[in-house]
Amino acid sequence: MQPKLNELFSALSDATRREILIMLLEDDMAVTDVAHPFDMSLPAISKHLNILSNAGLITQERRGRVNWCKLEPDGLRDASVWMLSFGQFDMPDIEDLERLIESHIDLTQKN
Amino acid sequence: MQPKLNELFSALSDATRREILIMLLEDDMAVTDVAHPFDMSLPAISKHLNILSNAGLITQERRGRVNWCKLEPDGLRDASVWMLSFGQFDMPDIEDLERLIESHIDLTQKN
DNA sequence: ATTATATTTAACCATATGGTTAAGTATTGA
DNA sequence: TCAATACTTAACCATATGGTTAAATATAAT
Repeated sequence: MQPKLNELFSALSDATRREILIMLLEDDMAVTDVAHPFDMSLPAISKHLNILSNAGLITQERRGRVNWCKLEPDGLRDASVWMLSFGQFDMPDIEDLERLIESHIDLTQKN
Repeated sequence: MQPKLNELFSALSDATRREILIMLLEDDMAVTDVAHPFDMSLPAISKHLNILSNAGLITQERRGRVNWCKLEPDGLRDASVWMLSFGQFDMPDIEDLERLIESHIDLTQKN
């Protein structure tokens, strides 16, 4: 069975959700802590996290009253594969990757 | 300046648009011919093509009364780079790519 | 037992999205 | 010149999306 590309790409099309993914690169986080840097209500973040979960990009594990969010490492694979199949196999320049990794500010752009 | 990731991922989140991109892998096409396989009005396809254009995934060049649509080869690069930056640099399995290339039916899934 | 914490659910709202049909605009062919 | 072709634009519609606040739920701490 194939992954849900609609949900995947749709989940990635929102800057808030991309920022959340970047935050989770560092470490697993509780919902409240995910919400903290954003100028947005907790329910709004909760919704975003559900969307990321449904897209297979994160998993949530409740321990006690805390719901721990963690990045699902393979979540992006299917989308990556789909996109690379267009590029006639030329992988993105390693320098592009390095530049992006170095400055995650660019990754979190708002539009 | 950075690419518009919102527009890019949003454009890719629709199955019709992904199908159009696959069609344009083969060859450049007129709008009417792009529309032909779809059970959808011409204006609807016209809108989809505008969305793909704005996302930088295709270009349109009008010659006479025909508007030729062509794939923009670098359009997917920025999104690819963004996504790969999450995978800790492990490129997708080459077998995944091959399997996908071989059967583009899977690429055109509806959800 | 009571209160505080962490989070979700419900109800709502404005705007965006993806489709429709009908009308408009060029360009080409007869 | 008139009609057909290849679109695009406009107006509209239903549903989806991304946000809000208020209430509900469950766990932990006092």
